[in-house]
Amino acid sequence: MAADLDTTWLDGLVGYRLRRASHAMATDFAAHAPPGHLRPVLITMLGLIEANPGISSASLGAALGIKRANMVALVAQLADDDLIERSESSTDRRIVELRVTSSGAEAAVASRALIAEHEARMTSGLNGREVRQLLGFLARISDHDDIDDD
Amino acid sequence: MAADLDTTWLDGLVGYRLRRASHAMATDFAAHAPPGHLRPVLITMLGLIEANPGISSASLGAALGIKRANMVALVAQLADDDLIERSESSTDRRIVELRVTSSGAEAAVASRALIAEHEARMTSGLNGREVRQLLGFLARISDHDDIDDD
DNA sequence: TCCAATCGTTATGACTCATAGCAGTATAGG
DNA sequence: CCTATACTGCTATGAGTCATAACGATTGGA
Repeated sequence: MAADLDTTWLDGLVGYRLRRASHAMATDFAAHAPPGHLRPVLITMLGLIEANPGISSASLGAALGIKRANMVALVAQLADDDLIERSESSTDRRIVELRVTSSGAEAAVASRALIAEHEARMTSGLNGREVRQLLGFLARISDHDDIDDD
Repeated sequence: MAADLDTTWLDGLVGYRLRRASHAMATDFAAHAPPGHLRPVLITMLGLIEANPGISSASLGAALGIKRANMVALVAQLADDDLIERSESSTDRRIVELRVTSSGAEAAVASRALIAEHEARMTSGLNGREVRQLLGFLARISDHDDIDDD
């Protein structure tokens, strides 16, 4: 398998390691989630809508770092599965207010459980303090992302 | 901008924060690299080929976590730009040995400089010890990725 | 010699992301 | 009041990152 490769340079690159770790997380979730289950993006959207009822698609996208244009299809998927409902805002006719439905709330509970197991699995090599440190480091790196929608 | 959103759940998820940080890195590199410059994937490939002359496409993919099928186009891009050369192995006719060309070596130097500036920019919020800790944490998370090519 | 494994390859589809543009609505300033 | 600007949701499109399945050629072991 030619496992004796010189990867010294790569191993010290934060960008590279970040990419690999993120990919490992995505792979693990996909491997352990029931077939046809909500993808992580949709789960986070569902959770955010539940915590912020009546949120607009734009606000949701801003919070998640997703452009308005790309939110359309994502919101549509949740709505098509009757997990959320869209209603016109009474104060601003441009805005479509998003709210979780009852089945959406159920799905959110189940998804959160899946995510919790997944997180526990992937961070089994770290203790609580280290996980908190990691989250802090990642937040400090993400701060350098200037999200100018459009 | 409705910035007062409840994101408490998301902020504690390693997978989510990992995704955001990785995305921030990619965005920053793209924003600061000269137009038409090599993408990060191709840069890492170039660096690995340079450090391991004669490496096969399969070994390269295994080291980077990229499937054989997806390596073909990537290797072709480097070869089309005359940054690497492909030669048949004398001992195993299935293998194509990869080596950097002189212009490939030059591109590697320039790219490494770009990457270094990029890394410094993104990790400016962390000190050397914290960066080392971060790399360790990420490596421990990536360990849970079982790469079964095919 | 036969069979399983490996390598490079083609093809294909799902997902993520960015850009550009459009119509309807809101809002602030003149 | 009215106009310029900005914002919302939306369509369309292309690039890039993935995974899966299959094929022919080659290698190496049973």
